[in-house]
Amino acid sequence: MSYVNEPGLPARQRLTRAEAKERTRQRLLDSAARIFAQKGFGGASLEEIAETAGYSTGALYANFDNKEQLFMEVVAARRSRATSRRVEAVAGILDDDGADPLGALSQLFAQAADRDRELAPLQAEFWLFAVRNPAARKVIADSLSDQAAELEPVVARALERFGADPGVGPREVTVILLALFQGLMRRRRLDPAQVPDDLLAQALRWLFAGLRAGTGEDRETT
Amino acid sequence: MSYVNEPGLPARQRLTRAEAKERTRQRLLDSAARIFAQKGFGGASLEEIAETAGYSTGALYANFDNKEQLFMEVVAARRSRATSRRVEAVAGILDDDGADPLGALSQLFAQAADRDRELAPLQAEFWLFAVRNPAARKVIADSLSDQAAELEPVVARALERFGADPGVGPREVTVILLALFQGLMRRRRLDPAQVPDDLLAQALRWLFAGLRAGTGEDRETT
DNA sequence: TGTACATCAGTGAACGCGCGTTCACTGATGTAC
DNA sequence: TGTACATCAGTGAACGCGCGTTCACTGATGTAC
Repeated sequence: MSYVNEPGLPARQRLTRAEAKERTRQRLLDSAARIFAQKGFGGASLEEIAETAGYSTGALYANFDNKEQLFMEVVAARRSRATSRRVEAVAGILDDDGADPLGALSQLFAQAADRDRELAPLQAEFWLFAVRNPAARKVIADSLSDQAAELEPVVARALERFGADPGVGPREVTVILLALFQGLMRRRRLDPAQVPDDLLAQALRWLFAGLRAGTGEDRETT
Repeated sequence: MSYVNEPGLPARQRLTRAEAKERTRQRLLDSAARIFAQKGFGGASLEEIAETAGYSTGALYANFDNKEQLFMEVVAARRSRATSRRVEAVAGILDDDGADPLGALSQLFAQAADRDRELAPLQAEFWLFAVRNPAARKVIADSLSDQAAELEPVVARALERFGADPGVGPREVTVILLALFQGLMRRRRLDPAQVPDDLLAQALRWLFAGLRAGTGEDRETT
C-alpha cells in the first residue's frame, strides 16, 4: 500500500473524486446555511459563502445550479439533521421519571435555542422564501410536516402519561406545541426579559392541565 | 376666496407645502411596506417603492435618509396602526355574550390573517432586521411590547370572565397567546390543511381550561 | 391685490459598486493498455 | 508497475446588470414689500 496511509498522518489523505466532491458540497452547504442565517437570502453573497467554506465562487456552480437552488439544498439538508437528535432528547426526558418533566422539557428547548443562534433566523428565511416562491412552498411545508411527524409519537406518549382525554388528536397538539415554542423563542430573541426560562413551562402546564380537564367541546356560556 | 374651493370639485385641491410633503411621505411608507413585505428588505428596490407610490427615487431621499432608515420608519408607522382596531374587535367579542367566544375570537384572527396577506411576511422581516441590526432591536422589541401592553387588559378581563386563578399574571398569558397565534398563522400559511380554522380555538379552550384548573404550580409526578 | 425673490419637494440622469453568473483554463484523479 | 490520454472539480478573472445614492435642476409654494 506504499506510503498512502502512514500511521503518523491524519488518516485518509486520498479521497476518491466522488468523496472529495461530496465533502466540498457539504462544506459549501454548511457555509451557506451560516451566511444565509446571518445575512438573509438577499443579503448573502455567493462569494462570501464560497470563501467562508474555503473555495472560490466557481466551486458553487460546480455543485449547484444557482443561488436559489443552493438555498433549497440548504433546506433539504436541514430537513433530516438536528431534528432527530432533538426529538430523542425530548423522548428521553419524558421517559425519565423526573419531578418536573414539563419544566425539564422547556429548559431543553430554551437551551437549544440559546446555543444554536442561527436556527431561528434560518427558519424565518425558509418561511419567507416559501411564502414568496410558490415552487418552493411545498418542499418547505413538507420539511415542517416531517418535523411534526417525528415529534408526534412522543407527544402521543406524553398525552397518555399526563392522562389527557383519549379523544385528543396528538397531531393537533403537536402542531400547537411547535407553534407555541417557535413563537416564544422568536419573542425571546427580541427581549429576553419578556420570555423568562420558565414561561414555556408555564404554558405547557396550563395546556396539559386543560387537556386533562376538558374535551375539545368545553364550550362556555355566561 | 376666489375659485380655490369650487363646490363641484373634489375638495381641497391646494395643500400647504407641509401637508403635501406629509402626504407624499405616507404614500411612500405605504408603498414601502407593501414592497418590503413582497420582496424582503434585500429584494425590494427603492426605485420600485418610489414608482409604486407614483414618485421618482429622489422623493425617497427627500423624505428619508437611506434604505435602512426608511425600513425603520415603516416599523414605526405600523406600530400605532391596525393593532388598536384589532384589540377593540377582540374586546367587543369578549364583552358580547355569544355562545362560543373563544371560537369567535379565533375566527376573527384567522380572517384577519387571511385578509391581510402582507402582515405576516412584514413582521417576519421586522424580526429578522431586529436580530441582525442591534441598533434596531430595541425599537422593534418595543413595538411588540406595545402590542402586548394594549392587548393585556383585554386578556385580563378574559381571565376574570373564564374564572382563571387570580394569581395568574395577564402579561404572561398575553405573551403566550401572541406567540401561539403567530406560530399557528405562520404554519397555516405554509400548509393550511394542518391548521384548520378551529385549531386556534381548540388551543385556546385547552389553555383556558388549564388556567381554570390549576395554578402555575401544578407539578406532576408519576 | 400684485410683483420679485427665496425656498424646497420632487425630478431623473448619472455614478460607482457589488452582485450573480459565465467560461477558458489547470492540475489532480481516473482509465486503458 | 508504468505510460498516455480523458475527465472533471475547482480556479479566478471577466461580464453585464441592477442597485443605492448623489446632485444639478425645475417649478410650484411661501414670503416680503
